[in-house]
Amino acid sequence: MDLKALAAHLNLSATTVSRALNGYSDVSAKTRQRVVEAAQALGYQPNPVARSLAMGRANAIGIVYPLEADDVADPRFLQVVSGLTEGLMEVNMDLLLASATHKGELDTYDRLVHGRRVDAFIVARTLCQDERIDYLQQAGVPFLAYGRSADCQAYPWFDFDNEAGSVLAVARLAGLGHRHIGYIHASLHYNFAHQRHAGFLRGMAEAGLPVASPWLLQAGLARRSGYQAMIGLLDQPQRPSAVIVDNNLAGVGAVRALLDRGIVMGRDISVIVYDGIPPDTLLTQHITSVVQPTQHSTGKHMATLMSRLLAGGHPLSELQMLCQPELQAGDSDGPAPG
Amino acid sequence: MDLKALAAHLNLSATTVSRALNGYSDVSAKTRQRVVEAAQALGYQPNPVARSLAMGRANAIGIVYPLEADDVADPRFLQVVSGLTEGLMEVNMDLLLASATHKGELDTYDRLVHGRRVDAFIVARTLCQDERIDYLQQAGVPFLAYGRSADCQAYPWFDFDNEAGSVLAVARLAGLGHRHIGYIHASLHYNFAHQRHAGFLRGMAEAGLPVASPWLLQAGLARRSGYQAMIGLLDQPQRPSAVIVDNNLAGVGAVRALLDRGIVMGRDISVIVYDGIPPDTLLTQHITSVVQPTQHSTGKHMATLMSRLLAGGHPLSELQMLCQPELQAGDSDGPAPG
DNA sequence: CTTACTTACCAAAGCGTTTTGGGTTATCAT
DNA sequence: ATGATAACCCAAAACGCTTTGGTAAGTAAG
Repeated sequence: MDLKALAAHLNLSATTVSRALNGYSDVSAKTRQRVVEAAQALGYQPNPVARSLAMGRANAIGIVYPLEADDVADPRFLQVVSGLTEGLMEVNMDLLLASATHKGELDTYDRLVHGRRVDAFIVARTLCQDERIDYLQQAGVPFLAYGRSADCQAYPWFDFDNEAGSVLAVARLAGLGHRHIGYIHASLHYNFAHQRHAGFLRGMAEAGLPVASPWLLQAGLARRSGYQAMIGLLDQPQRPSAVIVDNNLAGVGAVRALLDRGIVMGRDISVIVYDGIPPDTLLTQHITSVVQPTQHSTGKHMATLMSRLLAGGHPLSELQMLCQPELQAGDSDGPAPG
Repeated sequence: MDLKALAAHLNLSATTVSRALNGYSDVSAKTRQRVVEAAQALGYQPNPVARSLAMGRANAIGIVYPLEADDVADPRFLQVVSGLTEGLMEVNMDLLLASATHKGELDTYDRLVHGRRVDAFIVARTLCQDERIDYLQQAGVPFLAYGRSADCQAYPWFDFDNEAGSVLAVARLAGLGHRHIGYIHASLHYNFAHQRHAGFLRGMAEAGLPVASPWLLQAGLARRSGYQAMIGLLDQPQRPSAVIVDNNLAGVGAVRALLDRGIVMGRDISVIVYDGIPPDTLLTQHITSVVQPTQHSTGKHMATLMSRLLAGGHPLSELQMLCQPELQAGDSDGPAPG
């Protein structure tokens, strides 16, 4: 059932049927209704391929999945994707998933956008210095970054106010009387880590607390790595009375380390973890966490930004969105000792 | 740079250029070479949308991501996807990811296939009785199932020989002298669980061992659930000397339960887990596991099956593939006591 | 020197939409 | 009546490719 057939059935031209369906004003109300009803009844569905060809738009956006081994099954990535598909569905767009090694990622952008297979890209897991963003900007390929890069921010992005989140966390601990606060963070090449780190420093400064560099530890985005970092912290001659972990993968490990050492969170040490501890990790305590909007709303927001971007004519300010995190109290923190 | 422009540049017709590029035989070798070189030099890339419209093929396949909350960030799903994108890339196809609630899944199939947005589907996480498969079969939509359903298997699928895997595991334990073997499994609605369960029963029968129903426990596809199942097993008056867990999510929980109870694997109890224990779970022992081909090769195989399916003309037998699992020895099992 | 076949190429007709640039009929003030 | 305005509708071109059904030139066989 194509447009022509539907038009024939209605004794109308294809033009009119098309315009009726697409909400043009030069078709009478009653004709439009006839068309819509017939389309419904006959189960007409426009062919999106033909549509794309005629309109020069693919109505799809791309996202590339990194093939590097250590990233396999990264739940963060899947969360973005899941939220996105849902949000995009509402604006009638599809998500094309490509995979590429880090090396081949730029080629993939080129192939898909040049080939008009997608209209724009999502760039996930943004780095401080992100060559992908540099490339896409310079190549004039439309994209939306999930997370800003450090330097140039004159492009559309969706991000969380990571710095504010860390400030919240520090303020909470400072309010509980903690003066010795440790910080476990991911590689500062990731911009989210960089921002959270900056927020930590600012929060400490605002609270008038000293930052002890032995208590600033870098961990990877992995449980084991968070475990080791926490062990490293505990084995120091002087221990902080509170610790903030800047991502929940390392957070799970860090918490597990405390359990293994028999250190009780909320009593012996205070812990705040970004994004909370995922369910199904067999850790039972309620961890005080910096939480961000759900992936659901995240996906919707990004879809909105995307349609604005593709529609064109929006000022940059309407193509950027910063979400505020909140502090969710648990029982993993408590008053400072003494 | 479109086909016409390229043709003009070469003083050839668009037809000839197209046919040269697509490997038709009615173009001379030297012309073909000229065309290919010019295309390369001028950076010509065919527009896949136009291509799709002309050929009636989308050169993309779809997979739907379930939106149900408990499935969020399911690593198994991401693994399939990751392998698939890689495999599909080599046959020049793209992966369209849609999301749908369980309720809306069939509609999504309909929308995408009817709209010629994709040529076929991947159906993942197959159930014994799978209405999606019933629907797609009856609707005449091409698809490839990742895992067979129980009853009708007259469609293309890719699957592991789950039954054989369990038989291997049982044989291993029986060989070590175990006579009392417990089994923790996922819901038998999942066909992989059903098959593995059947394999367990068969293996036990072949080894002449009795199956004790209190030692057959169902757990969900979740760590916590595996934890509880193992606790349930340990709290029984009579304990098995060995346990098989049919999926690694529950497996992580089960192993954790043993650790918490101070029961040493390989000495106090023998454990075999399907698919092994993922890295980064903070569990250090090498678990003896039933392992399956990597996601990498899995993705390639599925991509191969897909192109055969879409090419048409292949007998069903060439559209189905069964992969044999292997037993990977670790130190979580040992001789039966006594 | 035909006849028949092969080789190398091409014009034109799709594929199913949207968009452009008119038309035709009614409506209305003059 | 008459020209202008608005309200509806449509034929044809365009999107960039593939495929069909040729044609013309060269070659082989009779």
